[in-house]
Amino acid sequence: MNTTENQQVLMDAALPLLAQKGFHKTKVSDIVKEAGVAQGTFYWHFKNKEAIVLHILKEGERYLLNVIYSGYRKQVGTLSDMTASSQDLMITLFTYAKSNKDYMQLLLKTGQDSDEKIRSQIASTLQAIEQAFASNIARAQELHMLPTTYSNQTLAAMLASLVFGTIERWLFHEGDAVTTLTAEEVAQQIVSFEFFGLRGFPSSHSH
Amino acid sequence: MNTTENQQVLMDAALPLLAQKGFHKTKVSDIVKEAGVAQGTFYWHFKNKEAIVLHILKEGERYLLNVIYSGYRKQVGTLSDMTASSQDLMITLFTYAKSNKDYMQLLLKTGQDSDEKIRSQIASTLQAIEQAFASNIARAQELHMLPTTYSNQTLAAMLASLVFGTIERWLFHEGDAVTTLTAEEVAQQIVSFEFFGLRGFPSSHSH
Amino acid sequence: MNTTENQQVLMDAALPLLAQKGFHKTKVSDIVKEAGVAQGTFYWHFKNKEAIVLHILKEGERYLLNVIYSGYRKQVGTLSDMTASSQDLMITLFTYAKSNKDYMQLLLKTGQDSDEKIRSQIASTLQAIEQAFASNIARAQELHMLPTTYSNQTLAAMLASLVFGTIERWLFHEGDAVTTLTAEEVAQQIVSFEFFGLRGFPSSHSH
Amino acid sequence: MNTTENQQVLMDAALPLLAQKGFHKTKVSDIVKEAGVAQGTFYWHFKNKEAIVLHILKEGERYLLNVIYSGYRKQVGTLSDMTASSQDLMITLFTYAKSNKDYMQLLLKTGQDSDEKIRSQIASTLQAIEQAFASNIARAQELHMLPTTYSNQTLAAMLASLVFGTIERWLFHEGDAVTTLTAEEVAQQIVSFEFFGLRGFPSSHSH
DNA sequence: GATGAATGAGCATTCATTCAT
DNA sequence: TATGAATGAATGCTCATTCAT
Repeated sequence: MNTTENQQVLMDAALPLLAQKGFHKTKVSDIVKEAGVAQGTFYWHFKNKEAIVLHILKEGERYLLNVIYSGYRKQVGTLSDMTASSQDLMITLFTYAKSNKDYMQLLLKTGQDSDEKIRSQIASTLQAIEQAFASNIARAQELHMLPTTYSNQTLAAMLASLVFGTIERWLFHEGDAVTTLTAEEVAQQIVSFEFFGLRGFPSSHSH
Repeated sequence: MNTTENQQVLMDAALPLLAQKGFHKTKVSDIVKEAGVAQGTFYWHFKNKEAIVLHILKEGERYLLNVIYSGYRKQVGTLSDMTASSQDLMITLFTYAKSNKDYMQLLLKTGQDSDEKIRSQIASTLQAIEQAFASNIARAQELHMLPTTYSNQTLAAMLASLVFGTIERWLFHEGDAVTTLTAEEVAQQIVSFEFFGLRGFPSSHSH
Repeated sequence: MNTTENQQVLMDAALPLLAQKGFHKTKVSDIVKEAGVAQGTFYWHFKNKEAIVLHILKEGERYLLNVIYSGYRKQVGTLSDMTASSQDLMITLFTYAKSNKDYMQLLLKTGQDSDEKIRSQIASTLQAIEQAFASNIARAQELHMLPTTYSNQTLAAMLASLVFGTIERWLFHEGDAVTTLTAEEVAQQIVSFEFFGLRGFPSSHSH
Repeated sequence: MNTTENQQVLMDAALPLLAQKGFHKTKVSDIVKEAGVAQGTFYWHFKNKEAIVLHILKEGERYLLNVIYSGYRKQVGTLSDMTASSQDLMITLFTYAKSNKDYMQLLLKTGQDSDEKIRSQIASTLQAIEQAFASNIARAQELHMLPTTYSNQTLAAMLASLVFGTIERWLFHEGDAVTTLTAEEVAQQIVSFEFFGLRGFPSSHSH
């Protein structure tokens, strides 16, 4: 077995454990047992327990940001374009989230208990996404497709809250209504809320 | 000092520590040092470390749910009534959140690392609020003030995401744009998003 | 068992182990096993392994310096007074050393392997003794009982070398000729060397 | 690179590390890093960590004993011859010590923490020197140049204490008065003490 | 009710040594 | 000869919990 292999084997073993049990409750001995290597091997590849988490988070960030950035390419001219573009992004994002549940759990459900560096890395990933949202909103505001009543930063904060919170509920709140929806369905409902709030798409409701 | 006093002293000492450091990194010895009592005293008042957290969370839940429930009393007849009512609630909620930062941090930033019972208690508090949102949306749907395209549960999930996520950013994400807003301002922006999405209040934007 | 008791029990158990095996090879588990207490008890009384050694060394220093200082009280007027006074001191010192073999071993045979703080504490104890020698020599020089050809500091360094080295050989070099001598005998020979070098007391040798 | 080269490279890398940090605190990984070879290479050349130290010590012993033995060649007829001869030896010895500080540090400051075999090898080197002293003293006693009041073994022990202790202070006790002296100066003062004790050369002091 | 000394299971990390290539 | 990844026993230290006083 060469270096790269075991490093990856360890990361693959660690991710589900970290996602489900959290940082402190995941023991290095659990990880190596799951990975099928000796305890010392862990420390050949990673400086300490914190390091493997950071490694996993940074790798995950690369993929995730790629998903986000590639989702925002389209030119938008009308409100309809915008919602369509947003919906594409959301479908991609939710699809990615579903097939990377463990990473998303690490990202969204790591609390104060973890080390500063880990919290900081997570915050930075989430910030990057929120910033992508903010840029997109800013562009739409420049094109006069969205009002400038509220700053794009504030709107992005709310949008990020909406998106991350919904992903969390969709993927992890067993028993909730949302958990039964497909990625396409959540995406559609998110976009409806994103642009029209609780009242939804104008066409879908007369008042 | 009598029982009740020290029990409260311990809880008062524990809350900020738990909020800032999380469950595992808060040692019982930290709590008693801060409270100024002996280690043994802790175990006279609480079965174990988990117990004090549950106690704090349950006490906090009583106050918080009271805030939520009392905010939803008004009868609403028009969209305008609804947004006004919602805005009242949000102001109350954000005001409460701001003056109970530690408790909110415990509620919103406790991750997978904590014990099952603690996560469960937190989930249940958040569920109760989400359920209040759901009931309110259902009432509005019955009165035909909101479309029924999407289930009230799903809408409530999204609303809860929006509200909790925004509180988190507002209170804890130092450096973010939102953190500079007053409770009233966040409330207003939340309600705008709640009912009209990114596009905001109809009057504020013509397209 | 009260605090003081166990703290002392641990120190009493640790000293012989540390003296014979050295710092690294003495395991905390060895100490507590010998002391008959739990591993945690050790850490209640001492911050870490280094701490107990420092504690032992400081306690030992108190006694040892007391022996040295109380040995230097006499007024000396003649060379004969001086050698008699020195011999008294040496007898006391060697007697103390013999009945505190473990402490002396810690003091004289702790090498580079120990922590900086420990080496520093040991150096400081030995320095104190060497300084006492230096003061005494200085006084004798002022009284013109010893030449000032060489600085009292240098002479003290050589005297300290002679004394500590001889103690080491006397107590720990099994098989050596010196080990068979009594405290009085070593003291006498040391003093002879101290004042007359290899040639010994003038009366004992004509050339 | 051939065997011999790397073996020497490893020893050259190890000596300063062992001297300064001691046996336990010098890691094999430190040595190979310093030597610029792989960890496995170390174990091709040396059975284990102990082995390299023994190798270094034995090599050092060869040189050192050579210095000592070659210093004792002169025929001595008078006291003046003896002190001159001794001074030659001391100058050689102190000069050697100064240019082999690391080896001397290993020899003089290795404590109980090291392995038995290492301590034993060191003891044997020091013994050899002490024995050389003893032989020399014995010869002088036979020639009636030194009294036989005390056994040559005991006198050698004291002389060895004086010499080794002074070397230690001269080379390693930074801040001490002795450290500022040249090899010639220490040698002179040592010889003065060796033959006349604290009172020094007869010519230098009248009383 | 309160104290604080004592307990001991638990865990991260280190490092000498091995061995397949 | 040389490499460096892999091994796993060893150990210092933490901290929730207990309990005699």
